[in-house]
Amino acid sequence: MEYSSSFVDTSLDLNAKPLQLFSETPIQQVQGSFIDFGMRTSVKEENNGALIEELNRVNTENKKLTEMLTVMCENYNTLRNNLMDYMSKNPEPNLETTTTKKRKSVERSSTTSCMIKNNASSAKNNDNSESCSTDEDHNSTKKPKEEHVKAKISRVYFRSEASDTTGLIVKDGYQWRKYGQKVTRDNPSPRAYFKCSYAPTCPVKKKVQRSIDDQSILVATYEGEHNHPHPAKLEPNDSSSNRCVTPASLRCSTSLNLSAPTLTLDMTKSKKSITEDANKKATTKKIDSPEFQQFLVDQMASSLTKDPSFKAALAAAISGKILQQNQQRNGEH
DNA sequence: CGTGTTTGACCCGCGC
DNA sequence: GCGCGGGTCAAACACG
Repeated sequence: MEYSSSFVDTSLDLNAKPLQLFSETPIQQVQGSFIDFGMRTSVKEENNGALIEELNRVNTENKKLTEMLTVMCENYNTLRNNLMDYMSKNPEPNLETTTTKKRKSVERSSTTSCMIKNNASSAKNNDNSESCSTDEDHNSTKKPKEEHVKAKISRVYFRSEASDTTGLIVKDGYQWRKYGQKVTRDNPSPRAYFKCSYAPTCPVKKKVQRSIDDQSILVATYEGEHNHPHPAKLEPNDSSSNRCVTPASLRCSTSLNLSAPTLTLDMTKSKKSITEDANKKATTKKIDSPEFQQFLVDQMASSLTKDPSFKAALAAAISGKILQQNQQRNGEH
C-alpha cells in the first residue's frame, strides 16, 4: 500500500504484519507504479530481482526487529515486576497487611489504592494476582454509590532529611491548614491531616505520615481535586514550591494504569540526585505536560541507542529503505 | 489581633 | 450491642 505511493517512508513496520510485506501485493503495486510512470519493461525486469531481494532482506530485518521488540517488552515487564517488588517491600508495607479491616479500607479507597494493591499482589505472587478491575467490579456491585462519590486519591512519596524533626511538612506548592493529628495503630509515627486553605471551597485533603520502613520518607495521600489553579503557576517566582513538586522520577509508570487518575511520584532519590535532576530539567514537569512527554521520549531513545545491536539493526533497516528509495529514483530517471 | 497549630474529645463505620 | 480505630472538630495555645 505504502509502496505504491512512495519509498520515502522509512517506517520499519515492526507491527505491520511482516509476512504481508513480502506478499505479492507490494511487488505488483511496485510494478504498477512503474507502468504508471511510463517506464520501459526492460527497466522493470532489471529492477524486479533486486527489489525482490531487497524486500526479502527488509522482511528478514523486520522479523529480527520484531523479535528484538519482543525481547525489549519482556525486559520491560521484568523491570516493571522488579519495580513493583521493590515498591511492595519498601514504602507501603501497611498496604500488604492482611487484616480484613485494612484490606477493606484499601479496597474502598478507589484507584490509587487499587493500583498499589494490584502492584503488591502481582509482585508477591503472580498466580495470586487479583486484578484491579475485579476489585472495582466487586466494589461497584457492593457499593456503587460510593464508587462515584469517592474523591480522587493519589499518593506521593517525599524524602525528607533524616535529621528533619520539623514534623510532617510537605511543600507541594499548595497552601494547607492542619486540622488534626493522630497516631495510627500500624505506624508509630503520627499522621497529620491537612485541608487545602488556598481556596475556601477547595475540598482537597491531605494526609502525611512517615513511612514505617524508612522514617526519612514522607507519604502524602491526597484526596479530591483542587478547584483552583496551582499557586505556583500564579506565582512563578515561588521557586520553593517549584522545587518541591519536581518529580525526580516516576515511581509507577503511568502507562501501567492509564485509566487510573493517580499520580505517584518517587521523591525517594537522594537529595543530591534530586537536585541534579532538577537542575538538568530546570522545570516543573507534569505527567501529561509536553515537557514530560518529551522527557519520556528522550529516556526511551537514550535506552534504545545504548543498545548496539538495536542500533545496528535499525541502521540496516533504514539503509535498506534508503536503498529502495534510490533504486526507485534511479528507475524513475 | 489575626492566623495557624496543637491536642483531647467526639463521631462514625466496621468487625466481632 | 460493644469495642476499636480512623477521621474530624474545636477550644486552647503559640507566634508574628
